[in-house]
Amino acid sequence: MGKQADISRLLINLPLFQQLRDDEISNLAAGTREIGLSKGQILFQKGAPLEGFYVVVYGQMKLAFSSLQGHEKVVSIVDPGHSFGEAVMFMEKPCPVFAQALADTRLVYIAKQGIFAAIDHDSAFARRMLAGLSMRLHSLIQDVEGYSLHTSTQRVIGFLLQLAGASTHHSPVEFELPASKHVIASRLNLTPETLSRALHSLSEAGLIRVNGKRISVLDTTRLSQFGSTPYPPCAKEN
Amino acid sequence: MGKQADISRLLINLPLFQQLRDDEISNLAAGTREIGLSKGQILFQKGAPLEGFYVVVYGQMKLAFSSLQGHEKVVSIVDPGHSFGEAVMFMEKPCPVFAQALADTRLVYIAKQGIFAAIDHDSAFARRMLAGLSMRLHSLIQDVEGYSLHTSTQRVIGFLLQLAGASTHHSPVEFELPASKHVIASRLNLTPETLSRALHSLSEAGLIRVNGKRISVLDTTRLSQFGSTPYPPCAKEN
DNA sequence: CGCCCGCTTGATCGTCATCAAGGGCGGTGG
DNA sequence: CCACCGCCCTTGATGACGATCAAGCGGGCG
Repeated sequence: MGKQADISRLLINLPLFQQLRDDEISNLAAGTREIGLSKGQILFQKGAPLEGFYVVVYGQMKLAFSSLQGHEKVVSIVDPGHSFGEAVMFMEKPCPVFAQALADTRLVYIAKQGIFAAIDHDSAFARRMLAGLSMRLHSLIQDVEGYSLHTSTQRVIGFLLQLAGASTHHSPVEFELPASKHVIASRLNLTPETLSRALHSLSEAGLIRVNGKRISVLDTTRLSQFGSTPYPPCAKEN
Repeated sequence: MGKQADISRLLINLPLFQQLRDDEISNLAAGTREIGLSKGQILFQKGAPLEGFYVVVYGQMKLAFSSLQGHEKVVSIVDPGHSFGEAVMFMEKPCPVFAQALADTRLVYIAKQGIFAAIDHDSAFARRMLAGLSMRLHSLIQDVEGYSLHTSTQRVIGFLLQLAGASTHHSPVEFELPASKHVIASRLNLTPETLSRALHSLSEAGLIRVNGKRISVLDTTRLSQFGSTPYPPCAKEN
């Protein structure tokens, strides 16, 4: 049906599926369905088993877990064109996080059977899948590195540089924060208050300029070195 | 030659290679070499590109990164029968961590060409590879969860329970710490001092007994609840 | 025997979370 | 058009947890 044709067109444009043959694509599309979520809606809870994975068409998803005390920690923000849930699909275990829409969002769900078939037919696809998971692992390790041996401000800097790097790199680089500060703070494992203070101090140091969620990075190189001095940074004293 | 035959025997016993045909195994073995490391020796530095991955035959490896200030953080401890470096092999990126032997260690290095061939011939192998990476991802996410929303003592408890769970589960469970306290502390993202104090307080609470690196967990259930909230979370809906 | 190393114990300090107000902005309704 | 309210963000004050600094201890080994 027409809906499936739409989905096929979507899938074709994903890097992951780039080199699949048409029949493999339609095979895949056969095991898919579209899902609409309104802002705040929960797709699945922590502990759910996944029989497939999801691609974001438009909108924005967050993956997070919450502590017994009700606090929650955002692990990942998933933007259009990206996917989530593959790893859980491949191991037969409950999902370690829950998924919630940060905005009205449209997803495509892809059942694992189609993926497994594609793996069987096309080893290059399997390799792309492996490379994709490896990239996830890599960025997760970078997160761990950040939590372990960077201060809060350094994590904020790293985050800003990452965003800045994504856009064209002539100074000053300007961009918009990809989510509310509350969500970003959680993603960086700090409180909104601390994020606010960090942005403020970077701002005062003349390294960035903040206007709502619009950020201008004035000096990327100096920003990347902030706080890495052998001597304690002579922060402005009270 | 005989050496390769030895390696073949080793590889056959790895879960990952369990169902490969003999010729695939020998194919694999052709792209391998053995590596001996003495305690403290570094296998590769952070930033190195990997053209294959490693399996620990005996001894013990640690994967870690170090901050500019010289502090280091252990990401993973790899025991005999386990492997590391696959993820880096699949993406073409520099390795985010360095690898060092914690004891005199023997490794088998497996070149990626053999792995890629196995993926091409045997899609079940590809799936096992995917499942393996997924498991890594899963445990890394659990680490992140630990760092984010558990206190130091809770992380220690989690670690102990994991070790206890690995052995037979009649109380009291007794086992030996898998590495020096210094290394374990780093693995848990805390200082040796803090680890020492945490073990001490658990000991005083009558939950465990410590004698050097021998640990007895006296009451697993009570241990697992230590420090959790007196009040259940008042989950707020929608 | 004495030294070194891994671990423990104690005292202090810094960073960041927490608690508590206050401001800005958009939406809604008068 | 303005008043009001809610939400998000900011700003300030305080406190707790864990890192750091500094000894002390025991045990293995040259």
